[in-house]
Amino acid sequence: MAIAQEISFRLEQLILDGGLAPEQKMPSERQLSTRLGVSRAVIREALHELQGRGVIETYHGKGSFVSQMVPSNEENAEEGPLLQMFAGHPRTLYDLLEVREQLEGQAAFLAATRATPQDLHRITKAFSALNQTDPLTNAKADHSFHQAIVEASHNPVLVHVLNGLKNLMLLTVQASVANLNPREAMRNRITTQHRRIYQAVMARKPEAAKRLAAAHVRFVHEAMRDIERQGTKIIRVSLDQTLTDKAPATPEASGHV
Amino acid sequence: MAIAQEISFRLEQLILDGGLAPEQKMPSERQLSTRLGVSRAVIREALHELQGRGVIETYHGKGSFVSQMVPSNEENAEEGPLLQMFAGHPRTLYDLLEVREQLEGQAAFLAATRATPQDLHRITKAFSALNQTDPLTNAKADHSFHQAIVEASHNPVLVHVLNGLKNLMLLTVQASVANLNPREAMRNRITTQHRRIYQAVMARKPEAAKRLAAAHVRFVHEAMRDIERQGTKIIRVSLDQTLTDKAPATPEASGHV
DNA sequence: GATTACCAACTGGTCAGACCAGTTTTACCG
DNA sequence: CGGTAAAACTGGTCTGACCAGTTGGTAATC
Repeated sequence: MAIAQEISFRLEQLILDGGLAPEQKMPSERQLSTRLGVSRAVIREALHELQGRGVIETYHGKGSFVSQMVPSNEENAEEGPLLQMFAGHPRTLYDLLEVREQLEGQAAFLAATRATPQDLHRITKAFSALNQTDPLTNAKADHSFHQAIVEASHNPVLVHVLNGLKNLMLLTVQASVANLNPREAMRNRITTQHRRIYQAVMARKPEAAKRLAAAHVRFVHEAMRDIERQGTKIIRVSLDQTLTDKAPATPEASGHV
Repeated sequence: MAIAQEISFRLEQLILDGGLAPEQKMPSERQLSTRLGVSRAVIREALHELQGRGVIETYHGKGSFVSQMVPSNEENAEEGPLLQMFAGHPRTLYDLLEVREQLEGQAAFLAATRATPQDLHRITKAFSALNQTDPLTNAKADHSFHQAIVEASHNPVLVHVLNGLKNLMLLTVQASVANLNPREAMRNRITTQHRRIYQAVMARKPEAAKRLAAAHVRFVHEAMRDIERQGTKIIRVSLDQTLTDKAPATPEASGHV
């Protein structure tokens, strides 16, 4: 096989393994050329291959960036009805939490098993950000924390699935924050749960991480159900607000998340 | 826009317009270089882009050939890159099985809990069909059985997620059937596992169903890993073959190489 | 001191020509 | 005529140079 294809394959694998996160800047062509011991022409051919495949995006004078390759695979066809369903049928919220319970647990397990030092750094960063945010941006911080763990799982399928649920997830996370955060007791318990999950992942205790993450989602699930059951209307965040909130996915935006 | 991308675009357009038919040999790089008035490096970059996109295939010493592409890639054009990426990296198969282990377990649990009489009837129908099929159509029957259970979970999110993974799932299910079914011992164990899952769901034993379904996927997972580890190449079904029924007809098949 | 202008050091984009490595054709010789 | 070896293709890689955007720091200016 040609060197260019080997390199494009290796880079792709690196991205799949989480060595290069979405929106992250790739090394410059000259750096890759030196580090991999091949000419720059070969590097450029390999990058063009990834470019044609939609894996990276290249900008003159700036560099190449890993593209966020799962924005919404069934954007208008599949997700529309589902969001509609959610708006009309609150139970979908709980359905989503059911699924999340499984997937987040799985993600935490794998993260504790496979996380690289860079992953742990990213998770730590997200975790500390989680403790220093005002309640307004807390939903994003919460989501970033979970996202960091998911990406550390190094399971592209898992990342893909949870990414596909991103919109709905933001909805529930935001809802949970809006409903649970004001209640001091709830807020502390959730913070504690986050800390324990964080510690379990850092300590590389897969089973504990899985159990804690699943329990965390289940706790939120049951807490919201209880709230609704006792008559207090759950604050539902408007759909548009959450959807139009999405990051532009340009390299410029890579700094603030 | 860069010249290389303009050229790759023009060439692709030319192919789509019928100027270059599938399996036809493209002009040599030096010819293109001269005719288009650009350096050969640019031509090579453009060709690598098309190569990454699966539009052409290149052979050392022979030339580049237009590959047989699906003209109807309009609908799943979005999932293209992801599927491409997944298909090229074998590990994704195991990633998918990891996720399936969770979701199928969850689905079985919920099915055992919530299934209506109609659901049970559908599951029974799929189950009996599973036992009466010839090995060729077994993959579809296998998938139908799992599908029936998933739908009985009455969790739209779960259905949606697994539906989104349908293509990849067909890939793995088909692969598992192709690899495991011929081995008599394996085949019997899998049949037994299916029967136990079926019975657990029918008897409305959620925990048992969950455990059995997860164990079933894990069994397949580990069996395939063992097979691959012991040197036997796993039969991987080509993506095109799975998604469409068209014949591959690669340049290799037409005589050369 | 703050602002502006500019320049140096990045980044990717393109070019030229050379050579290596496979494949196919051609031409020569037995 | 047949076979073989050389020539003429094909793509693959390398080198080094230069062009063209972007960025950040620094010095000249207000």
